[in-house]
Amino acid sequence: MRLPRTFYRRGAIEVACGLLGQRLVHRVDGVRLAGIIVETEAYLGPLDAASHAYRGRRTKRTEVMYHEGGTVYIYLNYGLHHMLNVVASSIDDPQAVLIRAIEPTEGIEQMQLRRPKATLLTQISSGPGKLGAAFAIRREHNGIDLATSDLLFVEQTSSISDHEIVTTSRIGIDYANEWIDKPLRYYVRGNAHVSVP
DNA sequence: GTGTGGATTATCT
DNA sequence: GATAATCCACACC
Repeated sequence: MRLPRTFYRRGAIEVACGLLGQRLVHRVDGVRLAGIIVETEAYLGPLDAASHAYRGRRTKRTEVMYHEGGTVYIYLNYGLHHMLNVVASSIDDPQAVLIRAIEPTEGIEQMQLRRPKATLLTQISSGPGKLGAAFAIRREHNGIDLATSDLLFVEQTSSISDHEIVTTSRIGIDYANEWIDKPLRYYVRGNAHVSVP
């Protein structure tokens, strides 16, 4: 069963924790690529110095962050990596969740073709850039609605209980001043597909 | 119109 | 630990 709109219409922290353990599915060329989300980060919007929507910044790039919860926000990082984000909350409240790592479950052979450098299963999608490559995420997916799309969506599996969630500060946001150390990164305890345990 | 730098990864020492 | 790869949105003129 697909996660409903109401799942996404919550704060980024709840959506980030709630996405752990759920299954991301991308249909590409008739093949189903899927895996369990095991690492996320919450970006809280205008007040969050690490967020692209900091101070209410609204540009061509950040526009979809202001859309309905469940919208996909893709951006290109370092000129090479497609980062997959899920918009949280509702219209005009630009909160988002970065999907940082996934444990592959379906279409693994297809993923390996897209990740030739990965020799271990745990290297295929253990990081936001790796995941973008393995799941064939591209900028054209920007703006897709996870709550209605048949190409890209999240299926409900069992939830991860709170004591299995590890909370740390976010990665790669050294510019974010007092927001650097906020505990907004979440991952499944003991999971081998997490980017930085 | 131009210059800058990043929510990263892989490979090198 | 250091560095290259590689792009375009953004800021500023």
